[in-house]
Amino acid sequence: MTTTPLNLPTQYDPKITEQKWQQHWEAQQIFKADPKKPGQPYCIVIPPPNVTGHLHMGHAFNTALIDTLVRYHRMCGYNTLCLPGTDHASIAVQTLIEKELKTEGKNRDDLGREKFLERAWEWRHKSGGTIVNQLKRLGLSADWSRERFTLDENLSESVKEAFVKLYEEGLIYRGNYLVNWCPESQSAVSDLEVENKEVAGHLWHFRYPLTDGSGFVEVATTRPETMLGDTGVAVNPHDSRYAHLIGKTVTLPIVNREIPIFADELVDPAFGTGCVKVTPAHDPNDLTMGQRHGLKFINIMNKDGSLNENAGVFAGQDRFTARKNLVKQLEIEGILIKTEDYTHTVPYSDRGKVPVEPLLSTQWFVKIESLSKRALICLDEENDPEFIPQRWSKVYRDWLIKLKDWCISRQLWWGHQIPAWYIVSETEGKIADHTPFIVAHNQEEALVKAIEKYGEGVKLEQDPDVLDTWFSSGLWPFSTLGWLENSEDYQRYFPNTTMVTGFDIIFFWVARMTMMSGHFTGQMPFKDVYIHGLVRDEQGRKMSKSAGNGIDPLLLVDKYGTDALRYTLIREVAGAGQDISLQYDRQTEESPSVEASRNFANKLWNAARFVMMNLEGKTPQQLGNPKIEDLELCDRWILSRFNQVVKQTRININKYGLGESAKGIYEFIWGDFCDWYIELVKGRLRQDNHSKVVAQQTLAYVLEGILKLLHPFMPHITEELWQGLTLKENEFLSLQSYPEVDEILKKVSLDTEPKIIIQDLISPENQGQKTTQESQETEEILSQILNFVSNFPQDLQAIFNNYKSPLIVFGLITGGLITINVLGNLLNGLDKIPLASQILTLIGLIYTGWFSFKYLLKPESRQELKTKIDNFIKDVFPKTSERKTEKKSTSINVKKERITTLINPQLEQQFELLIGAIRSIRNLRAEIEIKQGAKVTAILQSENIEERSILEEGKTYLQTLGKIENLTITSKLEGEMKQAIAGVVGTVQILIPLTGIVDIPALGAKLEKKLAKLEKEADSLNARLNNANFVNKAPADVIQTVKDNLEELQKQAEILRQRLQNLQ
RNA sequence: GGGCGGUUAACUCAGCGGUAGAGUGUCUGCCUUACAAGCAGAAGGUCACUGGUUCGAAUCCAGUACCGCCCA
Repeated sequence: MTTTPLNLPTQYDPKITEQKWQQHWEAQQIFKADPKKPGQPYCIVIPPPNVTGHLHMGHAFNTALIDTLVRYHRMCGYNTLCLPGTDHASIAVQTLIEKELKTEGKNRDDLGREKFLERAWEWRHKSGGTIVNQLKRLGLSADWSRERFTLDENLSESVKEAFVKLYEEGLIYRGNYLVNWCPESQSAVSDLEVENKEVAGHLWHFRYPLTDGSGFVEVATTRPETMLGDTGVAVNPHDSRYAHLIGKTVTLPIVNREIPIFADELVDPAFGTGCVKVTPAHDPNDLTMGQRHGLKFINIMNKDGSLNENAGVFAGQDRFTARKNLVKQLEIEGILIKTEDYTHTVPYSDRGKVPVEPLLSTQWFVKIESLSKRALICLDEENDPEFIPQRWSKVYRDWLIKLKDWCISRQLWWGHQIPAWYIVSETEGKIADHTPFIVAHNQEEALVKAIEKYGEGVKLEQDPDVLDTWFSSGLWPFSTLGWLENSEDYQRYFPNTTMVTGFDIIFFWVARMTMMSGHFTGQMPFKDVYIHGLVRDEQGRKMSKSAGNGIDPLLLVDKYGTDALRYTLIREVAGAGQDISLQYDRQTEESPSVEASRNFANKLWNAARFVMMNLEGKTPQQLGNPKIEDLELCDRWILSRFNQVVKQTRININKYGLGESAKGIYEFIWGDFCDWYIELVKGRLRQDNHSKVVAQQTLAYVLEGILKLLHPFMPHITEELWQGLTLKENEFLSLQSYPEVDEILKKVSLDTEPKIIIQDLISPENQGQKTTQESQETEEILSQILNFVSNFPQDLQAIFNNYKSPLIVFGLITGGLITINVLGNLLNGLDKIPLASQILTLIGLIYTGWFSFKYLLKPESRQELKTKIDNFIKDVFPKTSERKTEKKSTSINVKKERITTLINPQLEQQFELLIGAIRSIRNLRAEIEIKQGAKVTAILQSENIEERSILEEGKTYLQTLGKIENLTITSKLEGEMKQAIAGVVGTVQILIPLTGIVDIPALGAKLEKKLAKLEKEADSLNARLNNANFVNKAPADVIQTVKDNLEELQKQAEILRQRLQNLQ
């Protein structure tokens, strides 16, 4: 089932691979949660998509975030459950079925409730799996055995239980109120299903005559037809213009109803004329005024949006037709004063796509106050749940405060039918507003209760309405876990760890969940709420069905792979909660940003391919982890970098910084691992010695680590490669443990292997225990030392040429004695190496001369020497960086210490110099147009011993990656090299001799440009240092940095000036 | 009208007190034995504007402009 390295193609094909692993994962049920297993629980219940839905970019984004978190925590050892499911979407399904019926020339009443529901279930079984299957294509590592649907039996039981309980507690009531009425679906809809749209409408001004004939008042309205239901006219009590009218009445035109003029604070004197018509049955504000002032409530509308008998001659007309006709009539009668263009917001039904009518009707409501109060207390006192980012907490809080009672009944059939039974025998067999009812879990229970109260022979009829889908969604975090039966899952996985959702539904959904959960479980349903933004289109517009600007995620999946899409979405997200935009070309259906991720996947593929081709068929397990003491410079470097990335990735994900982690891993893989480490190690792979094995071990270890690190972000390709790399049977990368910092070290100490103490290598006690392994190690060190030493005669020569005074020579000799001591101590242990003592003597002498000359003669330099020695030791034995050097520069007190971490910032910094030098060499080559493959001669000159020692150590790296045949590292240039091009890195001068014909003036111009830039920078630094305020007030380390930078800049500038001069 | 977010390279975005970064795109070389979905190199920025705080501001504060979202 895996691809072996031999047949790995050069291009990664996500199509087959992704499908393959999705099938394996699901078939083997590897994401099935087990509450009995150990581990801290980690549970995410996905926001259930609408069962009629199709995958859109919002789902893809949400799922990518969820799955990354879930996979990460699973790999970190949490007992993880990701529970998937869908909601039943009352209105959507109902609309869908009704549309089908319409094509058959039928409607739902023709069919009857029972048949209708049968048909809906049929649809559900046939097509309801679409969205879930699409989620699977995103690689969601959910426990599909626990998939839930809000109409499942146990969830329905939960809904009933919740309803009955709330009712019994007095938190659910039935009443006649204004609701958002959708004439299209002929149901009440929740606030969520209402979208306010700005429309260009009109403001009509009417003249209502005063009944006493003393004049008229002018009112303005955007909905003229409602005047038929007017039962009052209101003014602001402080509005002096109308004070004299209060208490009078007007005669409503057309209907000739006498209605009062009254004062109410709610009236905005600035709106229209400051005099408003009041229609209590058709406007929420008017309703409250109507209640306050005891006005009549006159409903003028039928449920289908046509006007009713109260509209007189307009009865039967559709509300918009009636509007036109009414305005015409008013115009004729001289009532209409004027019509203004007026832009205002109109509530539209999300489902029906028509303006919502505020309609007075009898509905079921949930009393919000006590529920929201509980959630509010949790938030204020415990910051529970915690919002990420925090600012959404305020939005959530505001919402809790101003929530109104929640209308939960819907005049639909598909959904949870309200568990209330009317005693229709009390009201002539019909359900009326005043019909008594019983709330119960089922009909039997209702009947028993009814008989108790109303005697035998009662006739019951269940409320035909269903509950708002959000009522069941509000229970989702716990009903899905088996709250009702207090199941093992519920006990183990509740509360959920995190709710991942878009900000657009905080108010509606998150608040409903916290209120319901607080009430029924006594706890908030999740610890954290991670809020993400929207995915915008290529022009930064919100994607919407109506605008038709959606980008199909599955199209991108087909084109670039799921991993690429997921990675793109996650990588874009930085600072949670921000919207992200997706680059996309509608003509070609291509997305540059997803393509970039696809390319990244391909890069990883090829890096893995390279590694596997060079492991000689061995797995990382067979190769074993590299031994710390075997590591070469670049091995130590890549391991330091790797561990750094592991550390940073964990830190970032733990604080929901998914985008940052994704980018960090990308940079490590493409930059450090591919561009540098693999290139540096290629030579060793062609040899046949222990160095090769160490390279293989390191490559294998880091590659496996990379695959684990990246797995939560790009699950498929990493699984595929991991299987091919490790060749494990019946194991999955998805279930491996996530990389930990320094796990190599930890593993060693856990095993009974000898503890790795770097000083063992050089401590005298270690003599005589040589193994083959050890002699290979020491051989390696030896060769490094030899390399290092080989350049020193030049330095010495320079010293002796320049300083011939006897005093200095004396100094050299005394200093030499001291330093021999130092180095002798340090390298004592190396005498297990054949010939070592002679070499050491040589090193000792050379170093002695140089060190004593440069440092010991000046007292102020002794401190510097201490640092230099430190660095020197690190250069030769970088893993000893923890070693303390004592104050006395004459002796290094070597303590036995375990290496505590592979993360070595000094080493990384030193490596920067090598990388910088290589870049500079490549740069120079490009400038003088040296052919790609051609080797050059190069001279690296630096007066700085530290820099030179770093360059020495990385000499082979410089030669390989800079394609240098003849590399000299020196402290001083011997004679002038006129015909050369130069670059600078740190204070290292890099010279490449000019060959052939070169455009000298052009080179000169380039140098001038560089120089000018350097000088400008130096000037600015100088200015800062010359500013007394800066020197006095800035912290010492900042000043020091500026000084150091200036010094370096000046040196660089000096070098360039010299070169410029030489060119002429 | 109230609240929140944003404005940094041609594009998409990082950076949030120490003097500017990535990916994509562009330009120039390369089919270099893992990768042309690639490699190497280069060009490209008054960090929206105006003030203030500070030795020092893309970064903090205030205001302005524009864009977007939520609520009235």
